[in-house]
Amino acid sequence: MAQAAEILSQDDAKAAKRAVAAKVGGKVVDLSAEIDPQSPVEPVLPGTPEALDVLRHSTAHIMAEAVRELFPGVKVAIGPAIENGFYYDFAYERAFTPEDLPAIEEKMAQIIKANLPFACRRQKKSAARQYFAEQGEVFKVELIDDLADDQVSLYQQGGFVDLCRGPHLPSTGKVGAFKLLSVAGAYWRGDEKRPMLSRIYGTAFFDKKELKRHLQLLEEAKKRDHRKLGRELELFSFHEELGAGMVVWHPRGALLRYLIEEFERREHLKRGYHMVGGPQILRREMWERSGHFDHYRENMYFTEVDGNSYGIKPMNCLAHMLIYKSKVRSYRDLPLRYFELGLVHRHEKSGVLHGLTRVRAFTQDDAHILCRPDQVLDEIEGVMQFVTDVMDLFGFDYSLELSTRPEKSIGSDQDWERATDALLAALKNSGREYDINEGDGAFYGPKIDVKLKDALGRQWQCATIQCDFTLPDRFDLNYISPEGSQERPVMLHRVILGSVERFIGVLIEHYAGAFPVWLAPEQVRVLTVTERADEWAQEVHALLRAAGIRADADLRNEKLGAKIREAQLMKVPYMVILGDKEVEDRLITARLRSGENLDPMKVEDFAARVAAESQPGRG
RNA sequence: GCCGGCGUAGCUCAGGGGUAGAGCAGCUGAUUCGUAAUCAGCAGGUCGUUGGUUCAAUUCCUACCGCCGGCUCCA
Repeated sequence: MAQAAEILSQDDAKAAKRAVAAKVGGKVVDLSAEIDPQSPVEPVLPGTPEALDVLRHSTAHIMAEAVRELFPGVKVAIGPAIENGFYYDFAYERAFTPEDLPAIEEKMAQIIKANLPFACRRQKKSAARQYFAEQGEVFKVELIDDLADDQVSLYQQGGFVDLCRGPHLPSTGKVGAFKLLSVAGAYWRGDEKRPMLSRIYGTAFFDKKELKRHLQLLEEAKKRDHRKLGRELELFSFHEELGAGMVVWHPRGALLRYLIEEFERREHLKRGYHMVGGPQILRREMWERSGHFDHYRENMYFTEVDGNSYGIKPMNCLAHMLIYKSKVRSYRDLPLRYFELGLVHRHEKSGVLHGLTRVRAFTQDDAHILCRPDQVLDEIEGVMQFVTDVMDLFGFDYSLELSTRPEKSIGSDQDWERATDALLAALKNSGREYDINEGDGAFYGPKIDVKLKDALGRQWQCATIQCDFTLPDRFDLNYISPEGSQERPVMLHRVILGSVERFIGVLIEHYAGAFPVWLAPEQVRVLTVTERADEWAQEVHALLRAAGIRADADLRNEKLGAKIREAQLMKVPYMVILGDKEVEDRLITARLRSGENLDPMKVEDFAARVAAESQPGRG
């Protein structure tokens, strides 16, 4: 056996010196790890994702040591590296606050400066358990009890010993730059029945420049925040007196919605969907029959009318089922695709509400596809193609996830298996990568989720395709087979954008508020240099409007620079500038949002250009 | 729902046990001006809501409402 570092330095002394860890058979290990001298070893060098993970995880240990020194009696839980940094969870007599962070950072800087080695030792489980029990580290004891191996590894730097799988940096001095970012409450093991711990988030890099760039990125993301842009661009608002999680759409935002919804209606009709609609409240008995009353009641609003209890719909499926049931269906009629832009209400927990992306009333671009079992795969693939077409048009990257049967569910094992297999086959045929979330499906069936990223890197679910063999059963849906027998159709629930509200939130951040011409609520603003151009401006304005272009005019007695600034701040794609020259030649001068000016042209030519760019995906 | 932070004018924010201030926006007037802010004047607030402590609360405390960062959950 030999140390990984020694083997590395035989191969390439220079690289070995820079290495922060080693990779043996695809597994990242400590440089000090004892390995078989015959096995191929690669250095893990700064600049790679693996190195960053090791660095950040090690920084979490350093933070834990600092916190232990500063706050005697604190208990440590877990401290992993995460996508953009790390965190560590603590239990203390009080929660940590942002004011605690500078002192912790200072102590961490001392530990880093001391360049303490991270030492690993393997120990019997029982000995480690006793050690942590004596320290009162109840969380570590619980972790040890859950480990299968008889041996556990402990890491020590300075006076801090932590139960940890590793690997770590060779020493604390390798941490080039770090910053503690925020504090938050987090349940032990994510379980709300277990103690609330105090979590500290931070990030770390190998050098200061990278840290600075990352912090700048966070600043940039804040500027794109749809909640801020939504107010500045006068798209929507929220009101304490109206209720949390309820969106109020202002003219510009409502217009944006209209454009997206019109786009959706056209795209659905193109693909053989029928538009349908149902009421906002349905009698409670319907929800009992569907299973929502048993499984989804805590998220529903109820109201009482004339002694009857009604549930405000949290989903649109029930009316669609009644449409299906309204007459006898033949196998020849299937698939039937019912589409509705349905407003649903869900009572989400107060703490999860978030701008447009998490609200209590939202509009789903919802459809229910009723088909024969032999059509399921084709239908799923058709929906996935629909998703791809739409996401490409908006320029979104997305990830796919398959969610399987949860503990609390209805339906037979066989149905679940069949549905899960169909989704899996569609995923495989798509050729895209996907993750599997065991037990994360809906109570009535498995599903494929499509997730988009917002400006801050948070992922939001948009499209989802869910198999459901339970509702057709509960509502006794049938079709007549070629043999004349009654058969059960399969139902797919699916959304493409998910919620129009959420999608708009993500869209605002994606475009940083500068919508392409086809989505811009105000496509053109006509600006006058002096009032001598007013008459021509009104004429141009009317011509553009008549051509179907969303144009406004700014004839105020302001300097041109001020008018341009305001149009620019509202991110209007085209400004039409009219002064004495344009009045005389009966032309217009267009200025783009980028600052570029087009040569003077005829109004008709300009209108044709904007109209062409008003096609979805064109501008 | 839970933990922590926050709530002062339309917006961004200052202030602080003796009942409030700035910039921008708004209004009025002057200015007629060519590519990101013309100048001047005026007006604007039950200091989130509700109890309590106090001679006195916007300021301190309680509860509620809402927002922000997370946990958890989901479109």
